Amino acid sequence: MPELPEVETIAQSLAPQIAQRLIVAVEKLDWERMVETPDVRAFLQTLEGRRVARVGRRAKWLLFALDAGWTLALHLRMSGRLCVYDAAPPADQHTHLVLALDNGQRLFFRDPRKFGRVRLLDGAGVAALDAQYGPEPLDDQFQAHDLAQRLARRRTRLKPLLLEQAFIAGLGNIYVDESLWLARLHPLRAAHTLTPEEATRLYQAIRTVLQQAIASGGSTLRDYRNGYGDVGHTQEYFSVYGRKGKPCPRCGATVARVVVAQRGTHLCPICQPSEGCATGAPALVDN
DNA sequence: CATTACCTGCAA
DNA sequence: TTGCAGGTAATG
Repeated sequence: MPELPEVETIAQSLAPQIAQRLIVAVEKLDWERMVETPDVRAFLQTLEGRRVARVGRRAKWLLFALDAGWTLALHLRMSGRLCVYDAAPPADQHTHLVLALDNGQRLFFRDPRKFGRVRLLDGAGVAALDAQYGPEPLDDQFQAHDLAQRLARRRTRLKPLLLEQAFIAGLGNIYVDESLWLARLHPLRAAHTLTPEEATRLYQAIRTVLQQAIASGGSTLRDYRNGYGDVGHTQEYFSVYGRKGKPCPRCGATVARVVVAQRGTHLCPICQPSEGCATGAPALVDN
C-alpha cells in the first residue's frame, strides 16, 4: 500500500496525536515475526515507558523518535495501517500491535498480509538505516542535476531503477508510473540515454506527483488510511495507474498495461514513446 | 536480471 | 479456482 506520500501523510497525521505521549504498555503483539530487532523480549521491555518525542519518515519507514535515544522504526509494506483511536479497541484478528498511551488512546497497527516490520534502533541503527537509502525526492537538497548525474551512471531501465530505494527513496509502483507518464518517458528507457532536458522533466514530474499526492491525502486503493483512520483521495487523480483501457488524460489514446520488472506498469503508448528502448519488438521502423 | 518467498483477501 | 495486489529480501 504505502509509498512516500502515504507514509508521509500517516506521519503528519500521527504527530499531533502522539507527540509527547508516553507509551504505557504494549497491549498486543500477536505476530512476533514483525519484530526484526532486537529480540521480542528486549523490544517489549525497552518500548514500555518510552515517551514519543516526534514522528518522522525516511524512505517508506515511519520513524518515532523516543526518549533515551531510541527510535521505533515501522515499515507498513503492502497492507499495513497505523491509526490512533480513543474508544474501545476495534482490534480484529489483523491487528498485530497495540500501544497504549498515557492519555487513554491507543495506537493500532493493522496488517492483514503480515508483511509489516518494526525495529527498535539506537542512534547508530538509525544512521545505518538512513545510509541504505537514496536521496529524498522532496528534499530541498535534491536538485535536478543530482538526478541527472545519478541517471547517467546507470544503464538500467527507468522503471526498475526508480523502484530501487537506494537510487531514490520513497517511490513505489503507483508513483513511478504516474511520474513517468507526467515526464512523457517510457518505463523501458535506459537511464543513461536521457537527455538533460528529459532528466529535468523526470525530476519535476516526480516532485509534482509526490507533492500532489500528499496534498490529496495519499492513495486509498484498499488498505491505506491516515493516522485518523481517514481515506485518501489521490486515486481519484490517477492519469495511468489502474486505468488500463481508459483514455490518456493528455492525448486521449488508450492507456496500456504491460509488465516491467515483474510489476504491472501503466503507460500511454503515444505520450510515452518506446523509441530508444530495447524492447525486443521495435514499435517503429527506424529511418 | 529473473524468480521465489513472505501472507491474506478479493476480483475475475 | 486462479491470479493479482501499494513492498522487499533472498535466492539462482
